[in-house]
Amino acid sequence: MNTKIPTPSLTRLCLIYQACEDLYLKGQATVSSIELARILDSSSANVRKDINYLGEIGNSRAGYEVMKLKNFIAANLNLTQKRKTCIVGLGRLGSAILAYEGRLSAGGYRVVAGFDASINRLETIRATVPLYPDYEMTDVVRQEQIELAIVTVPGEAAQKVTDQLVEGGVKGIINFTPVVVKSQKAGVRVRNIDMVNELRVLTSMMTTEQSDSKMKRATETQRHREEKNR
Amino acid sequence: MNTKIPTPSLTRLCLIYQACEDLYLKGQATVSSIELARILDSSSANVRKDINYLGEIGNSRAGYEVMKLKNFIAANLNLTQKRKTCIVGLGRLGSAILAYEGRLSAGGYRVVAGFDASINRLETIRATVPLYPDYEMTDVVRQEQIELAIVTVPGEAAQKVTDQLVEGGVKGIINFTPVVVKSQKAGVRVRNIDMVNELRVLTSMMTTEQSDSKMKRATETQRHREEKNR
DNA sequence: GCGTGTGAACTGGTTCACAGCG
DNA sequence: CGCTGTGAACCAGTTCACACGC
Repeated sequence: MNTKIPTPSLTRLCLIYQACEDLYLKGQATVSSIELARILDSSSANVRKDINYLGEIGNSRAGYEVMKLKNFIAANLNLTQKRKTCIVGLGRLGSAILAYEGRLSAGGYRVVAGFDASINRLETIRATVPLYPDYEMTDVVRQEQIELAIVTVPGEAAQKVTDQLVEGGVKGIINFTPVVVKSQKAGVRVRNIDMVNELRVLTSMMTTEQSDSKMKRATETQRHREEKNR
Repeated sequence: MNTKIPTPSLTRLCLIYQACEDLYLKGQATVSSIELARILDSSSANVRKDINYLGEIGNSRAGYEVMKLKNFIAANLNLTQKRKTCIVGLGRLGSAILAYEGRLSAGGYRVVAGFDASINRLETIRATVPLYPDYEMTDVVRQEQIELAIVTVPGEAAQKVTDQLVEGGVKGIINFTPVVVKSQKAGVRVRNIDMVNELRVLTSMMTTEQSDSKMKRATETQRHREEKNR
């Protein structure tokens, strides 16, 4: 089924997955592509295409069954089992994320280790997850079979840390550092998120007055259909 | 000059801007598109195209002058003046970012306000920037002419907060909430970043074995040229 | 009628390949 | 030569528009 799903679709599918969870908690049993589009701030055609990458599921006239859709996405995107995760760098940001542990866990990610270069810091932080000095990183990752890592070290250390993680067998990394890191080993996925850069992109977009994506829009017929349901 | 620069290019240009800063600090005077590509984990053609959206600048044979390029990008993307920024929601994550103030400032963003719904919390946090209760948000934003906001409130509050910010005149928002928020007013840019969703995307990418973007590659000649310079 | 599934048309970005210049 | 600037070719993702099913 999954002969290459485009990344933007993958991102939206994960968002849809979350939306299903929320809708389910609200007691809603069924949802249309139009409603999902509204939640994701996307288009209904887009939503339908995305879902169809995974195969057929919908029930015409009534839309998608919330629970069925959620499970369907989870099954196809391998979101069913809890994945082991670690946090590297326990400064302000890292600690905050560590404290976030609950939400990560609810989302299907168990934080099983924290790492930092400063032994001192390791001793002062009290956490529910075990903390280790950075030089044990590769070993612990390998031993515990940790699949994901969240990196919040200073920029200078980012690439080194990445290498150690990859060496230990990590398969996905979120890097909050201003340095773009790369994994030698193919197949390891990295997502770089730097706040300053995000702010700059935002700044350039807002000042350079890019034609707003909401301006280029559907034809009359389409627009009416979508608007009506608001 | 800037008749619509694609968003991915904008993102890379900001990264290049940062790279220039770093290179400058290292004392490097000149940089080639190939080297930049390596830093950004991108392709040289891409880098050249991006830079050319802004107009011509390069100095054949020797590459780009680091400082000139940096200023060139700053001028075109309006990265020259310091922008006022605020942080909404001062829980663990918000406070961590508040403490990050130094890096934001170094990057050209002055944090001039923090907001939270809990008066209690406002009183316990000690910060160098003024803190306000959330109901003053719209007013303060308008008064101070704050252009950017970083939102770290609980998901339920995200859309409401966004509306208040937009009402006050904010032009760009980074939303760390699991809820995708939308601005009614056109022209306001929103960047949604949710950690759990990022982890899910990563998970689906790594397990679903998407053909790695590094696999589909340049022709022989091209590859050789790029590799040689490593 | 309402809403999914889907080819076909289109738009946007990336990569190629090479001319031109120091 | 080495490296930029750039049309042209290519590939990817989005939007359109409509057929088909409940």
